Amino acid sequence: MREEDSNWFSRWEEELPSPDELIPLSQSLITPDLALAFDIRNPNHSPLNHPPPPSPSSALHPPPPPQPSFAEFAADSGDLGSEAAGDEPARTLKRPRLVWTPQLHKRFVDAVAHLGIKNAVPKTIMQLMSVDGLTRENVASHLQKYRLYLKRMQGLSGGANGGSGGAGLGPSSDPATDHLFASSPVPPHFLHPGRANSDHFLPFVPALQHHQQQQMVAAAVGHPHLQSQYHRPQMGHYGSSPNSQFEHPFLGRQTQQPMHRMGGTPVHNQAPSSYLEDLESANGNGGRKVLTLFPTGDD
DNA sequence: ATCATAATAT
DNA sequence: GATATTATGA
Repeated sequence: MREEDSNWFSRWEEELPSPDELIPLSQSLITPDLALAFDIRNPNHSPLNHPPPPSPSSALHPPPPPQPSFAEFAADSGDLGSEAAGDEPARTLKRPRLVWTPQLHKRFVDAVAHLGIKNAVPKTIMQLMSVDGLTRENVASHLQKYRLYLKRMQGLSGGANGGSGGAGLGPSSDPATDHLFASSPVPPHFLHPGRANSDHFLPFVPALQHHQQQQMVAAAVGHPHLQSQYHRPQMGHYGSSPNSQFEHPFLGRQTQQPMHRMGGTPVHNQAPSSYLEDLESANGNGGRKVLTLFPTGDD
């Protein structure tokens, strides 16, 4: 894991805004750990996505000056520094908006699928997902939108076509209608009301925690644009395409993406057919993983 | 639990 | 300024 540490670290450095952007102001006021622990954040910016904290390793690996951790944090937290003690952040903690990453959504869909539509209610879904920090409200909200999406799909696939010039394409996703949902395959029985929906399959068994996922989900809360950094390497090019159109099972692949030759290092993209999958199947263990929204100090 | 609407982020 | 996504209230 040392390698990973150094890896992200180097990248972390690269992503730094710029020396000019750094405002030393807050650093003296609040330590990163503290800020993280207390979930101190600005409405617009969220520090929750803290990258792997290098603190422990510093002893072993004399790292280059690690200070910029809150470059972004400090960048706009002017009010924090200047306000002083008008309020107690710790008391009035509001969670950052939950960002539903494809992985998270995948898990969501998975849970719903296994539960069956009948039992697929926010509470149960939340429980099965076993995502620490995830609230019932979060799931409920998402579920609402997801149902809307399913309904839309049923309408398009099952019955009268709107008559739009669209060819016989499967139930596609409008760009504006759903970005996230297109990324995860919808279990068939969802679209087939009246068909036997089985409460079969395994009940998820909440179990061990994996650091990687913790990081992932943690990153999912807060900065979406930063979030992309975490996704890209994991799922390759599927994650965020400017086109917003992920892969379509029904449509043949249009063309290979024109790749830029990077300085004499031709990249062999030889896994174009793999769906994004990170959760569930990759589990050698029979148990279930627990995602967590917040970095547990002891992981 | 679900739906509608407001708030917020992009 | 518009759109998309999530949170909150009914």
